[in-house]
Amino acid sequence: MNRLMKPGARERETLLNSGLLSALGVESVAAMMEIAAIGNLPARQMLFREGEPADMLHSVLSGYVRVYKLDPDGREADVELYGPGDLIGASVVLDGGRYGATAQAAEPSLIARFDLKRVRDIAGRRPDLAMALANALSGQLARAFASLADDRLHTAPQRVARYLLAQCPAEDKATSFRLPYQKSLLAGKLGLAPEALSRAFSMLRGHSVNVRGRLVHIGDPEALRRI
Amino acid sequence: MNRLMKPGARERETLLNSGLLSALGVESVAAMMEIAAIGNLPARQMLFREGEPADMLHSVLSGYVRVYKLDPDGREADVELYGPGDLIGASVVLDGGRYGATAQAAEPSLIARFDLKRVRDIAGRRPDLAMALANALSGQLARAFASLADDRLHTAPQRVARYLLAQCPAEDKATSFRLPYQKSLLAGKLGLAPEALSRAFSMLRGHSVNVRGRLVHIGDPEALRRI
DNA sequence: CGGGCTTTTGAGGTGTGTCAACTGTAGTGG
DNA sequence: CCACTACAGTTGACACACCTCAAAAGCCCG
Repeated sequence: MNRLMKPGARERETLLNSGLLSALGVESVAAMMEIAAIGNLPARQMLFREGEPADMLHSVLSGYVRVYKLDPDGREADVELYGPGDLIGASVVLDGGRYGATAQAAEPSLIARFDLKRVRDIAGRRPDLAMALANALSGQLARAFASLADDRLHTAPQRVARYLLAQCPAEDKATSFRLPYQKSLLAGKLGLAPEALSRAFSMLRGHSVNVRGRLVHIGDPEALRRI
Repeated sequence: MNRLMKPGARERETLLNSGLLSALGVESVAAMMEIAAIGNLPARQMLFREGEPADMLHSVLSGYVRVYKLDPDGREADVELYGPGDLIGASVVLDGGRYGATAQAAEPSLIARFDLKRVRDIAGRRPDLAMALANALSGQLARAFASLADDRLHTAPQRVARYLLAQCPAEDKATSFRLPYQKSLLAGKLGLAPEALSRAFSMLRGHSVNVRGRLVHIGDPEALRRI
């Protein structure tokens, strides 16, 4: 990782609002800030690889990190996509094991790293940190379960529709928004080949969805829900 | 749940060896034992349903519990299968939320339940419990990731082969063993329709695998690995 | 021996991955 | 500013893996 450094004022601010640190007491926050290292990742850089000994905990400050698993013959399957504020769940290995997947910056990103041994140490003394970890993991497990079920129950257009609805405000009225990352990333997140995502979008065109570049317009959320 | 009761000697013993309690200090074990309730579930009984307020933590003492998600039109997708010693991850909701899936006993089972509020309370004071929870969740997240990737990368015969290999002792020699549950359960766990599992087994018959009822014989593990 | 359940086998439909070619877009350098 | 390149996205053709439905066969337990 390029230019490892202590967190500055800007980074401390972002860290404070991240999922992991936002629920901690002041002493725990201070202890974690103490051991935090900030790094700037260029796009496509690896954070860690499947099988390596796990010695670091990672949290995304800005950008996106893609976590995927590899096939013997080199094919990749995305398993989770982390954005600003997210703790990278695959890097939480609390009993000194190995990373179970590979993490790669999907775009230029700012990452906070914590030495795992020291995190374990602090968490062993401060229950609020241990609970924050458990909370983060519990949420991620729920998301992983949702992905699994979604994969097995819904077709590509349905998964895309559900994703779009999740980005909409709750009310049932027309909305526009920008996709937060490129479509190939979204395809991977939804467990689709990029071509399948493209076809899903063009099928949804008949159901009040309009896509141009990263701009999405949804005319009738209720119609989407019925796909 | 039928016949809720305090844990007896036999149940305490089993609980002590369970994933959650085995790593705790004596005081935490005592505190958890204090609030444990044991219940006997007949096959097909629900432990909790998707969307219900989450107020209990569950751990399997014997038998198997299937956790699945439901489609609007009633189709089910299995998301995890828990056996003896397992903490039911979907029941770990630490911020007073709702269950994200449904849990059902796959066969007559013995279950330990803990009041979630009290668990949170204890974990807030005792870091070893909070860490044990985080550890359990981290392991389950890794398994969920593995399932996701497996679904997306491998065909049905490959997934079955990998499952069988995981049941084998590490050495590369012929082995026999019994499937721990019925095939329809295994199919669900692997994300397959029962018919697909059956077909996968008959395809593997040509690769040194022999199945009769729940008895599996594997002639050449190395050959399986090459599927 | 009969009922119910689980598993197997068969036939047909379809969703999605793969490969390939084409289009669009963005960024680079003359 | 315009060509040029590189990459992202689209579209089409095809294969095949898996789901669905249906029916037969096997198994367990009364």
